[in-house]
Amino acid sequence: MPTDDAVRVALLLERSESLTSIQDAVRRYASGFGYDRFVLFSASASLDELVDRIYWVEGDWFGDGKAVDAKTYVRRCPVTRHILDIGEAFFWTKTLDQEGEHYRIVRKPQGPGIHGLQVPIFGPLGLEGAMSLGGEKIDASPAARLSAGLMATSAFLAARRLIEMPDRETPRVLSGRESEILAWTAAGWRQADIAATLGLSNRTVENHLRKARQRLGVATTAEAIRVAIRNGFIKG
Amino acid sequence: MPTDDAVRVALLLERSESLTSIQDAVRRYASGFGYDRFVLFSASASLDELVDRIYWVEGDWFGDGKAVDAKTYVRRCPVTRHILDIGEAFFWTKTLDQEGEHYRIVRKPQGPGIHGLQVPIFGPLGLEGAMSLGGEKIDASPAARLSAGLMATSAFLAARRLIEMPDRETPRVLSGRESEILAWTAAGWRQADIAATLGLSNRTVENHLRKARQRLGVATTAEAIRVAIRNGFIKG
DNA sequence: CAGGCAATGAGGGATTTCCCCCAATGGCCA
DNA sequence: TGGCCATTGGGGGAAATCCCTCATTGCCTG
Repeated sequence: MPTDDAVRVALLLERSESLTSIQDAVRRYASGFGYDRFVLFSASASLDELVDRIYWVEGDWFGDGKAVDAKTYVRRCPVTRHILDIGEAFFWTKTLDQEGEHYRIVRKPQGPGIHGLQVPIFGPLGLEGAMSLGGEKIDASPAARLSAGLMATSAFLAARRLIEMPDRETPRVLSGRESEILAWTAAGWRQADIAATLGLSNRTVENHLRKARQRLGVATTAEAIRVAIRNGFIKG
Repeated sequence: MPTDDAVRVALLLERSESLTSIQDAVRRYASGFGYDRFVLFSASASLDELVDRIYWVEGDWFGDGKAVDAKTYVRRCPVTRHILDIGEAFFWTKTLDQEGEHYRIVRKPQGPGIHGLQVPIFGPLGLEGAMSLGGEKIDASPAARLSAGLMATSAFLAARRLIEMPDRETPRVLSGRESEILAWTAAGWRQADIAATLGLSNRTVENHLRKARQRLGVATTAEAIRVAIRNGFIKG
């Protein structure tokens, strides 16, 4: 049963040192569930476009036998839009009739058409990326969903680790503590909570926040967050 | 090998219809990795009424035998503070010396002391909850980390589904005024200034901001800014 | 070795935001 | 036409943030 291997494949992916080996592992494992189309991308919904950077597109996604480039995929696949609503991996089905293609979110995809699994990957600040798997005859069991979901998550994290490697060091306008505390604030934590969690006094947290505002040249913490996100001092 | 059962246990948890059965499944499965202390809590720091809620605490985490509420737990367990940095499940170790307790994030916990695995669960809005597993002799292999992580994630989602049944979908859209005022706030304006500029009363501005926080499911305006930027409701 | 700067924390007070209610208007829709 | 919702506004009080100053420690650097 392929689900038995889920953890092993995830481990393998975690240790991968090249995108090629990630792809090989995913292809081999996912084919056991009937998938032969893949998309892997990072998403930071802050921009007008949901999709930030595409790591991998493969397969006959639109039934025209043509290779799909990243832009086309994003534009033509309405399923992508739902990853923010749903919050967990979900199955979808694409059917064809006189009027054209219809995408639907379903619990158990079956019958003719292309079916798929959409796996969003979330992090401390929300959506970070997603993997789409597609095929014509897929294993639509809950176990398959969980297993493929685990695999997809590991594949995404591994790919991102490899591709986003060139660790662009952010210009250090803010000191370490300042940006750290600003990040917690942006995550919705109050000063007192941050202080308690980091083992500091309320005063210190407050002082760091004020210093951060001064350095960023803004009046309010709310604005500091926007500016810090925009300049990459904290993740948005 | 217990990792083989990870997907099966996750499925079992997913289908659980009572907290008791979740707990039983977790106890049984996690004991195979050496865990005998558990904490399961939502840390959404948001979402209106269901803020920061402990679903399950078991085992003597702090050695004082007292009941712990969610905030206290999060504060007293220094491990929690790494959730934002790390973004994935991680091992930790607590050791004792003359000066007191020391928590450390480690790749491979071993030796004397209490060891544990911290599994954060993320969603579209960021951190939604976490599960902590602790024990004195635990399986610290990467496979165990992945397996227990999958189990913990499923346990959290199942518990939340059961405990927070009632309508937990918030329409994640802002009204015109709400996003307008949020945008001014993100630009560094104070409520009073916005009110004056837009020709409104302070109350109205305040009410719109509160409504916006509610709708975005966040606790603070600072977080609302981040989430709104991320979701494209206001420009970054 | 002095000076700068990060990190920590305090006192005390001024502002601001946040939270619980409540109510009136006007638009839209079934 | 009755219900839903956006928009507007209020009262009162609690909580949090913000602002000014000052001080200590420790690290690095010219």
